[in-house]
Amino acid sequence: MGRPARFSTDGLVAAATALAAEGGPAAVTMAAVAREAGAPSGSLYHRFPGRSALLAAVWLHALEAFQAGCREALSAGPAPEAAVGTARHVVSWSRAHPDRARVLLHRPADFDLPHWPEADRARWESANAGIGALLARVARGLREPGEEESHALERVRLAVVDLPLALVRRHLLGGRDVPGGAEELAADSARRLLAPRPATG
Amino acid sequence: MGRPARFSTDGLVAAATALAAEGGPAAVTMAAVAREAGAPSGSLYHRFPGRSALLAAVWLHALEAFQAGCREALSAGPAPEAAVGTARHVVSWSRAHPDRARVLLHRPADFDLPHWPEADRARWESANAGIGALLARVARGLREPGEEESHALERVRLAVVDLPLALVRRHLLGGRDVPGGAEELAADSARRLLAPRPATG
DNA sequence: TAGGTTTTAGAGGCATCTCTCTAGAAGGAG
DNA sequence: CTCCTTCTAGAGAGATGCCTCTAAAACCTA
Repeated sequence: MGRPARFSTDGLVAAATALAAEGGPAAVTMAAVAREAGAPSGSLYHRFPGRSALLAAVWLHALEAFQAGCREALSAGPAPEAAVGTARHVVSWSRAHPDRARVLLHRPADFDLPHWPEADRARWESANAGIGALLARVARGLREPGEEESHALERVRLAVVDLPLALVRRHLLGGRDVPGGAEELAADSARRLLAPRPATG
Repeated sequence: MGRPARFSTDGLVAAATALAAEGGPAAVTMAAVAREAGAPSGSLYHRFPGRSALLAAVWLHALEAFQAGCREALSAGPAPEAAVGTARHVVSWSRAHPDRARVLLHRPADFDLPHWPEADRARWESANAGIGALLARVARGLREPGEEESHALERVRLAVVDLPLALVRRHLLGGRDVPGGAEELAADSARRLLAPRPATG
């Protein structure tokens, strides 16, 4: 089976993730990752065809871990509970995995998405489609009478994804941890944002 | 008074802002700014001691324009109206000045804050202190009975700054404009998040 | 042991970026 | 006109980064 590997793909991705969490995508240079992992650059290029593929691996590794819990929370129970639970999950996952959360606070374009290998772009799109479908289900369950479906989706996305991430962003990108009460603040905010509007007139 | 300038400071900052809006701080290389402005690199270094100073100018130019309207909105009327008005202002300013808004969606650290000239760092800190004081006033006006002051401040900051920016972020960083109903969605969200909790028990 | 495969190891080419430095152009003051 | 100041103009040094390429190490099979 050939010479045994000293540097696994996962180990290299972990080293790259740590660098990205601390210094953003710009800190993920091939030389820096090699130094961080104690590996020669040749080993890096043996695993990844180029820097873009490494950045894609970092991003997708973080995204798929994040979305696994989201899918579970979004599917649990009726729409209102699913929404609130997801908002809480976003915060608690970010607290449990601050490095990967810091990665996801950047744009995929910052991780060189336009130059990702075709297979990685496909993984990215299918992951997003999966979450999108689940979000749409919750949005249909929370739609107000006469509200357009796309508007309900935007409201739900704001309450369930964007707001919790905003709550977490200030702390994580400042180098600190997420404070204790953040889950409850996110859950309470989602409840308030999605509460049915009292009948007008 | 010597040879007249062909390339003004403002023009160079504008060129750098356009590059930063499109490609993030990494796209703001001295060579790229010179190319964008049609100027030789010497003219750039004549105006700015180095890249960090140019990035500081870009950031502060955007921040001070943004905060001017915020100060006005935060000072207008009693706390609840000031809060909702500020949330609305954040969105409408971002729509009116998408390039500068895109700059502010990054961290100052991404614009090399640790190496800014001393004077620029002072400008940054005083700007933030001014906004912080106004936010604190609004937070005191919205504090619930028994709530800690720092908690109220975090809630207000979330409703009035972080949430509107999150609403805008997805669109601006995706290269699109901010959609029409966003102001009202931000204002309504702020109202919901800051509404007094009905007496418990 | 011999041959084949996988992986480490790192030197070096080529590009790009920041910043310095020199030369001179373009204006005002005397 | 002459001197002085301000600014343009761009060549080039030095650093860093991406990636290629060669050589050999380490393991398996036969």
